[in-house]
Amino acid sequence: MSKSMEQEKADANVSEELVFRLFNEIGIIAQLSTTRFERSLPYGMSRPQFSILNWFCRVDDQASPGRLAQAMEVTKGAITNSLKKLEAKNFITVSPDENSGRQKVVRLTPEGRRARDEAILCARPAFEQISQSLPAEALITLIPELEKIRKVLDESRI
Amino acid sequence: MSKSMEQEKADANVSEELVFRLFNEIGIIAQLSTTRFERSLPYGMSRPQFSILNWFCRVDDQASPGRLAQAMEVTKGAITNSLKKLEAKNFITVSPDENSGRQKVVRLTPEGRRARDEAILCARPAFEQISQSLPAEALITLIPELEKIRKVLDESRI
DNA sequence: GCTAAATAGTTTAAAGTTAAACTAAATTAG
DNA sequence: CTAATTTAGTTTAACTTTAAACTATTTAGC
Repeated sequence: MSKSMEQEKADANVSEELVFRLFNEIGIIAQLSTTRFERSLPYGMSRPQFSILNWFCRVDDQASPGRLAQAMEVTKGAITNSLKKLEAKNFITVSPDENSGRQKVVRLTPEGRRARDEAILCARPAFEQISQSLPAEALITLIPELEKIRKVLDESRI
Repeated sequence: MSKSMEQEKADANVSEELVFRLFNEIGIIAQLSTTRFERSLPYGMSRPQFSILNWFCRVDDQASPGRLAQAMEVTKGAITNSLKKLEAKNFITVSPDENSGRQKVVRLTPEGRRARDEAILCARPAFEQISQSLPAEALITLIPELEKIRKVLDESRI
């Protein structure tokens, strides 16, 4: 084995160990922050329910359940479940799609929009401390790096 | 309101928006990487099961269920469940604690250690692509930043 | 046109998680 | 020393998620 090949292999091992640590760290942070976020939410709203409301506020004002399932990265069954909860709270409406008999159209209600805005307000104190502890510049460099990682994961889905 | 107070408030909003985006990004990455990792595991091992085996290899060679629950950040009930699965696979032993009648001692078996090493090997291909796409230097600066965030979350648990 | 394949959404069963109730053992206080 | 409290682990019920089976509709192929 040539010197350079040995070096390459060593580099790969270093990188893999780092990737391992990276995802471990990310997993722990996700768990801690999700728990904290979920506890702060009003109206017995869960994180997946908030994500759906938030998606409507940020991306589009209507969508099929299937599109939401893709956007949220969960199964269609999970979306069916979440939509039922949100509909019961009058945060969304679900109606048949006029253009396709097998699809449905989900829309945000004004109550849903208010609930989402309120959720963000409620979550604020839980993260205020964090935003004070972390300099904005650090976040500004961190976020694009994470976006890059997500893209790599997303594009190479197994 | 003074000029500087306005500025402070604006900064806070910017930071909060960033923190929000940060945790959103982290949540998505955690979901994608966990799914990928879990699918690659052998012996029908789940991520929580792997985490327990891995903990024994990295931190201590024995522990009580309660200590594991704390380390894994899950409830005692969840640990009871995972330990049963691991014991059934002969990856750990669970015995009464000689020093305390209400505690138990969990230990890794040689089979458990082998299974953990094998799990890491099996997971490798799933993350090889990632470690190739991301320069090691990027990871080396990223990981300490994430560790800092975890510490802040950890120390200010609600 | 009609049949076969694909697509959208729901339902179901299995699995895993949490919170709370519960059992048993160890500490603490009086 | 005894009674009350705390602590460790298990069990249970409720809930969420996934994967797969299922229903209904649409699209493609012949």
